[in-house]
Amino acid sequence: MHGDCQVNSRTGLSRSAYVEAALDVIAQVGVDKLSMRNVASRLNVSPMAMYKHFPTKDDLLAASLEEFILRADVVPPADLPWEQWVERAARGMYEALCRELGWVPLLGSLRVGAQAIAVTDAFVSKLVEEGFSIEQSLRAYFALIQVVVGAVCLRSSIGARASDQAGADDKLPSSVAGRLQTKDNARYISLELESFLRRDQIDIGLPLLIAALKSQLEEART
Amino acid sequence: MHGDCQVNSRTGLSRSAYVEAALDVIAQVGVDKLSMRNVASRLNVSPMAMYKHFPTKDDLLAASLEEFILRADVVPPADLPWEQWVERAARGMYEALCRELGWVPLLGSLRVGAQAIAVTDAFVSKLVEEGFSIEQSLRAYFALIQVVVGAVCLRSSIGARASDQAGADDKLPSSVAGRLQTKDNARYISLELESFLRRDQIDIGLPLLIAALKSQLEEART
DNA sequence: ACCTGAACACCGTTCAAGT
DNA sequence: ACCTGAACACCGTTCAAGT
Repeated sequence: MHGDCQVNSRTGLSRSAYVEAALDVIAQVGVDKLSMRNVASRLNVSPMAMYKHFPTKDDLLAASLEEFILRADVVPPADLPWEQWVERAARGMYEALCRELGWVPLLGSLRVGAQAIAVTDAFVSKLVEEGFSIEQSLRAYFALIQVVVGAVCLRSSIGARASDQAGADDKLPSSVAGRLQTKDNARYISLELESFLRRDQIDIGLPLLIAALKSQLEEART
Repeated sequence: MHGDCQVNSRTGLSRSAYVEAALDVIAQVGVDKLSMRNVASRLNVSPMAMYKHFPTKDDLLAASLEEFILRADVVPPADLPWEQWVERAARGMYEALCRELGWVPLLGSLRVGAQAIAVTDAFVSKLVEEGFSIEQSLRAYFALIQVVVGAVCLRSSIGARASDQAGADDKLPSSVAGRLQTKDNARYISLELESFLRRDQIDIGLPLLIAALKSQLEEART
């Protein structure tokens, strides 16, 4: 991005070439299967050559996540009203992470970089322009990230459940239904829970968050 | 829990003994450093002995997470008003996970078990008793999980950042402040953001969620 | 200076062999 | 039946040796 295209004379590889290769590996086999060795072999270099650019596998991953965020392009156009702007931003993040679920486990352990900051920046600026206080805007941003990350986590665990057990997935609903009295309610709850598990997770938390923000803004204005 | 204490005649070990040992290892070195080999060596058994009880490392982890949830004891007393009940449940989950941050990466990839279902059950029952619809209660539960998981994720990534760079952590605020005009605002924003990063993450998303639930219930009642 | 190959200390898991 | 040891195919990372 900020032009670090210094090509090494012996290998012909820049730092960004490694990131590119890492993203290729991730796209093909997933973040979890990425290794120093398979990134290096894709570039026909010794694994150790990378350690000059990335002292640790985590550094390579952090750099790759940065590029991933940049390419996800989650910042909506500036002219949208804030409710839509926030919704689009959240869905953009959610969809990007769903495309590459392997990132989710790493979100808590990798350093935040310039691209993550740029998104924070855009979000806070937008809400401040719309009349929210800085404190409210930051709170909204963190809450949004929480909902997005949590939604992706849930989605990926539901995915794991679905692919594991084929026909045995009525275990979960029936248990919940059991404790909730009266026979006629029970089947209804089962169906309801099943539908919740199948639903796009971002549709669950995000509307609640936006509703809360709306009423917060109204309070501040009166 | 449901009494599977069949002690093996040769090793003297039950399934739950392995889970116990796994939890010990987790407490001492963290979930990420748990391996079949170190659990087995703690019990003076060959690593392969475990594969009879747990066909896969993930199965051992799933069983350990079950026990972890059971011991976290996140279900509050039934007589609390729902706002407090929900708040206590959320904080219980948040604190348990913060004590053992290593679980967070796994939450999305491990199968949900009986203990996780028991918590869902308790939550939905409580809200239904308080006048929410089943659909609302399930939505609230999923949203709560999202906030808790997201909050723990954020907390653990902030922790990583803080321990990495000692004095260089004004990079992040200054960048955000940069794009947000006027010199006198900038320093204020920096301070504000820093304080947000230091704050307990659950305090950020949870109040918004509870506010949204409150107004939802009021709407339904009028 | 920068890259390499060999090596170290680990993994999860398979499998034939033991009792 | 159930446990074992050796082995396979991987890891991240270190380090002395090459150019």
